Amino acid sequence: MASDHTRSAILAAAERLYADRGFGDVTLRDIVAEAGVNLAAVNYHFGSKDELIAELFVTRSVQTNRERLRELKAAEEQGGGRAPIEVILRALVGPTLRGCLGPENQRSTAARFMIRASIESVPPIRRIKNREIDHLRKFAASMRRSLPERSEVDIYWGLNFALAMAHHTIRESERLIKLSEGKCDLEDVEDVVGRVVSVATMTLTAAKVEAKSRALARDAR
Amino acid sequence: MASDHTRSAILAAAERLYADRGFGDVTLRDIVAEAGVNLAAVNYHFGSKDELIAELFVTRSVQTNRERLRELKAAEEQGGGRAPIEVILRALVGPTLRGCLGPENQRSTAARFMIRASIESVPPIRRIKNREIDHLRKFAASMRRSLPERSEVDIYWGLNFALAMAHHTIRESERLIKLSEGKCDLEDVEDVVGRVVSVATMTLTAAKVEAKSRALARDAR
DNA sequence: GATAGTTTCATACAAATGTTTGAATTGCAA
DNA sequence: TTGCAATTCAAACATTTGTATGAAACTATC
Repeated sequence: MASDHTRSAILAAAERLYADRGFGDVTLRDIVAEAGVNLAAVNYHFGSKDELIAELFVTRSVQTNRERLRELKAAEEQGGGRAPIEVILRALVGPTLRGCLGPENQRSTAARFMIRASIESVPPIRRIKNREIDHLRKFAASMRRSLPERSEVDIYWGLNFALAMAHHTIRESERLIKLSEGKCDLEDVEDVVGRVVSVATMTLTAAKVEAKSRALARDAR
Repeated sequence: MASDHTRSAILAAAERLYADRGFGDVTLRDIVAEAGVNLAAVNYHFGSKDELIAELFVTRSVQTNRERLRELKAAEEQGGGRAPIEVILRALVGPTLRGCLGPENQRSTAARFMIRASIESVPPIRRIKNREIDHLRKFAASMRRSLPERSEVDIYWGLNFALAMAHHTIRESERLIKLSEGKCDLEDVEDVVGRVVSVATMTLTAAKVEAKSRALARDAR
C-alpha cells in the first residue's frame, strides 16, 4: 500500500483550507496546490470531492463521538448503571464545546474545521449527520435510566435543548461576543459547559417551575 | 414604473425553488424557467443572483422582526415599560417558531424558505444576519429592564440560549422527530413555544438552582 | 403617431470547476 | 534485471454557471 504521503497531505491541506476559508470558496485546485500534489490525486485517492469532505468529517466525528461515549460509559459505570443527569449532559456537550471554543489562537485545525462544518452544512456532511441518530439514542437511553420518572418526550426535548445550546453557541459565538461587547467570555470553556449543562439539567429536573412557567406563558398568548 | 410582473414572478419562483430544493442546486436558469421569464431578467431587475437572494431574505426578515417588535412593544406598554420576562422571550422566539413549525402541508413558502436559509447559510444571507445585532440589542435592553437584579452577562446568555433552542429546533426538527420516533410533536407549535420560553425563563430566574447545578457539574469534572 | 425610455429576449461570453485520460514514473517482488 | 501494479502527472474535457450584449418589443408622453 506504499506510503500514505499524498493521501494524508491532501487530507491535511483540505482540512486546513476548509477551516480557514469555508467550503464555499475552496476548490480542488486550491487543495492540491496547498498539498503540493497533482490535481488528479484527489480523484485517484478519494473518488470525488464529496468523498474527500465526507472522510474528513467522519474522521473528526468519530473522534468526538468516541470521546463522548467514553465519558458517558465512565459515568455510568461509576454510578452502577445510572449516572447523574448533569454528568450525562456534560458528556454530551462537553467534548464538542471544549473542542470548538477556547482561545482562538490555540484552536486546532480540526476544531476550526468542525465549526465550519457546523456553520456551512454542505451536502456530504448533512448526509453523515443524518446517521448520527443511533449515537444520540445511547444518550437518550442513559438519560431515561437517570430520570426514570420523567416522560420520554421530556427526555428528548431536554436532549434537543442541550444540543441546541451547545451547537448554537459554537455557531454564533462571534455574534454573541459582539452582542455582549465581549462580556460573555467564550474562552472560559468550562464556564460555558457549566452554563449549558446547568440549564439543560434544570429543563429536565425542575418539573414544577417548568409547568408553571409554561402555563403562565400560555395564558399570556 | 410599469407593472412589477416580471420582478415579482422571479421573486416568487425563486423563493419557492429555494424553499423546496435549497440554495445549492437551484440555478438562475431554473428560476427563470419556473417564473416563465427570460434569463437576463434576473440581472436586469436585481443586479445579480446574490442580490436576489438578499432581497428575498431581507423581506422575510423584516417581516419577522417587525412582528417580534410589535409583540415586545405591546408587552412593555402594558407593563408600563417593564414586561414580564416570559412575555419578552415569547416575543423573541414566538414569531419565528410559529412561522417555521406547524403542520408541514400548511407551512408557507416563506416559512420553508426561512428554514432553508437557517440550514444552508449562504454568503449573502450571512452578511445580512450579521446586521441583526441591533435588533437583538432591543430585546437585551428590554430583558435588562425586566430583570434589573440580573447581571448583564446572564442576560446575554439567556438571550443566546433562547435563540439557540428556537433555531436549533427549527433546523433539526426532522432529526428530533426521527430520534423521538414522532413522540415530540412539532406540529403543536404553541407547546414548542411554551417549552422554549419556560426553559429560557428558568435560565434567567432560577438563580440558586443554576448556581448549584453549575457547581455540582464543575465538581464532576 | 413619433420619440424616448423601459423592459424583454435570444444568444454569446468567460471563467470556474470537478472529473477523466493516457502516458510517464516509481516501487517492489520474482 | 525484468515485469507488474500502484501512483503521479500534465493536459484536456465537459459542463455548469452567472453575467453581459445588443437588438427587438413594448409603453407612455408629448
